[in-house]
Amino acid sequence: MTMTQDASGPRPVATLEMVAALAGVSRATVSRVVNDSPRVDPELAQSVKKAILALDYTPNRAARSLVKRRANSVTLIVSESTSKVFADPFFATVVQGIALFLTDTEYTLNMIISSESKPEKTRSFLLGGSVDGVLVVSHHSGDHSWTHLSGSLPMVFAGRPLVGATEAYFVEVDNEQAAYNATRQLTANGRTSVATIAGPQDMPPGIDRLAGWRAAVREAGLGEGLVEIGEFTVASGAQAMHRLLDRGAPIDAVFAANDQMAAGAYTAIQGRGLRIPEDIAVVGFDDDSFATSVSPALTTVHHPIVELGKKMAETLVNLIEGNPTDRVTRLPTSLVIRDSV
Amino acid sequence: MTMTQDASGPRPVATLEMVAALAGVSRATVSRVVNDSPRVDPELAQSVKKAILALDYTPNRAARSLVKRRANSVTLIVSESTSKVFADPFFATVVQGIALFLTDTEYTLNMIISSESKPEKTRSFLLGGSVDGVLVVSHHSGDHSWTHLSGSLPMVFAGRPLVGATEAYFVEVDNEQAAYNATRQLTANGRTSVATIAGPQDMPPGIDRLAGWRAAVREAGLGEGLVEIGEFTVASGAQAMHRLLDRGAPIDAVFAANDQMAAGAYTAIQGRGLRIPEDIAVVGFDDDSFATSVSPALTTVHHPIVELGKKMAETLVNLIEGNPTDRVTRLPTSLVIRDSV
DNA sequence: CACAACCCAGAGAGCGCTCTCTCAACCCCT
DNA sequence: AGGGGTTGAGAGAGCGCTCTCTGGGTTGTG
Repeated sequence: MTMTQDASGPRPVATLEMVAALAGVSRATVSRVVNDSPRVDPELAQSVKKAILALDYTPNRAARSLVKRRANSVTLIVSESTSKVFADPFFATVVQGIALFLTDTEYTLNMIISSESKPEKTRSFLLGGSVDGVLVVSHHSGDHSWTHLSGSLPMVFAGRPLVGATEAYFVEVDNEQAAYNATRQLTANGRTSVATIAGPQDMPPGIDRLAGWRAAVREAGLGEGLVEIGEFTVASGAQAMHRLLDRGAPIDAVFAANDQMAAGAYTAIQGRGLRIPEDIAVVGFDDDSFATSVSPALTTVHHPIVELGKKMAETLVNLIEGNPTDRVTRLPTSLVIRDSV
Repeated sequence: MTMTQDASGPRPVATLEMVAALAGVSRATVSRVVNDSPRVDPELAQSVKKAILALDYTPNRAARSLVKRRANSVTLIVSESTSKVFADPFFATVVQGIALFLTDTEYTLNMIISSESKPEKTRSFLLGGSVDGVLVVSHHSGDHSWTHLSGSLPMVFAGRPLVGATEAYFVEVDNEQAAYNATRQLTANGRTSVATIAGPQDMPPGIDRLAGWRAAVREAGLGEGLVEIGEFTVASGAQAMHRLLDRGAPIDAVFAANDQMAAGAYTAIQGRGLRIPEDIAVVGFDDDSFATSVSPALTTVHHPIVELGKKMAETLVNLIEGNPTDRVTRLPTSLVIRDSV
């Protein structure tokens, strides 16, 4: 194998024209075959296909999108700050779902990191015509600074955007229902002092999960006062748990709005010599990978993240192609029962 | 804000022609301004720029790449099996580095998941002319089934490819040196029975890290027999550690070829009532996020993964543009000393 | 002052493809 | 047997851009 990587390396590439010549037909006919139009003689089509194979022909994307005014590409926007937590399993998994779905379509997935410092650059890239639609993923953050573009370009968000939630297309996990189910598990087991470590109340997941907990404790006839707000981090979870315990009121269960905070709660609880689940049952949210490695293994809400990515991509493609599609999709979750409850 | 997301929504987009008309010059001149050619009257250029701003003009990518025979796009190939471990922080971080670098260039990042079942599809996509260069990321796996394409398309690999390592362009972490340094830390601290849990010997990182350990123990005049092979997983790390311990020979330190296996070693060691680092010192490799959350905090090798991604992208762009560039880049690592040693 | 040299702007030919329009061939019906 | 209808294939006009080539104006030189 020789390396001919210099840009001058001749890469012979077949064109429609060449195929047409070889097959002895017009360009139009080849084009019809390539886009498998029904209006073409099967026999002719055969010989065209042979020519295509012989020349190893692949349609030129640029030429095609030039005339079709469609790039067949979808762009994933990652904000610079999100990119710092690029390793966030949630994010990575969503992307996987998106890519998986798009692989079976004509669409190509682009990814850009939008620097918050020069949003203009991103904007002009998006509106430049080389992008058919936009996907925005931002986990807990309220980064939906792109919502305003959804008037000019098909856009789908992962999670309910903080602003524009009444018009934007998005797919989210049913946080409230999931939190309700999780808490339900606690009350149904006979726990009577069920606290929660909620997430920030300026983020939809934080809001919805707290609402779910509320619904469940109310339904069980319990008090709704045992709430402390954390920031979705381990440290904040530990602090919140300490605050809860410091109140002096009895607590026999806690629902943490994510696993990180649940992990923090673990250290706080066990640090005070209390046992999980005997003294306090704990339920988390996210089914992070470490949920099984903590001790006792954490009961938590599992969400279908790959599914979420797929659904986002599917919604976007529908939007682009003008097919009817639901504006909001809410994905069901499941509760994974382990040993902490 | 009204939603006009149906495909029929008129998206008025300025063309070169329109700019030319507004500025009262020819298309050629506008083109020159856009591509900031020096041969244009500054005054004229000014008025063209004003027109560009006024019309919010962005060059049409497709048209440009059609004539330039350059797509200005770079494709990241993720093999289907890799995508399962998409959440692999290594992978995610490399991608982040790549994206970060490309953001400041003219290039766009595409991502495809190549299904192993139909490699033809991927091949034709790559060779279809809409891709200027290819980036292949596969962590521990030997997935370099694309090496053969590097004759026809600029390609850069993350990590040394198993085959074609003498001609392929790649950037890797200096695994051997890093392993040497890590082990050195152990011997320098007076440990005299330094074992290793090596990675699979059919993967470059597995091979190189073992070689680094060898070099260090040899240099210290210690035996080279305390080797067990794992599979870079927690479970295999635990098993390997047990095998090591079962030998009956004294062991006062172990270098695990990655943090996952180090974590496995932790459970094995502590499960036998031995203390870390008093009885056995442990050094890992990767500086995974959980390295700080295990107890005691793990001393491990940190690699500059974002850097690796950036370097890959940089190398690829150089390759595409015909600039001179090193075929192989080896990135230095650092040892993060924590409490396990 | 004539002529060469130079510089900048415009004209125009495509890049590879799609798609409308046109036309030829053929079928069916009366 | 002739007209209308139908169907399949070709011709040709672009999509928006770049780039070579040409030409007019300006400057420099003998």
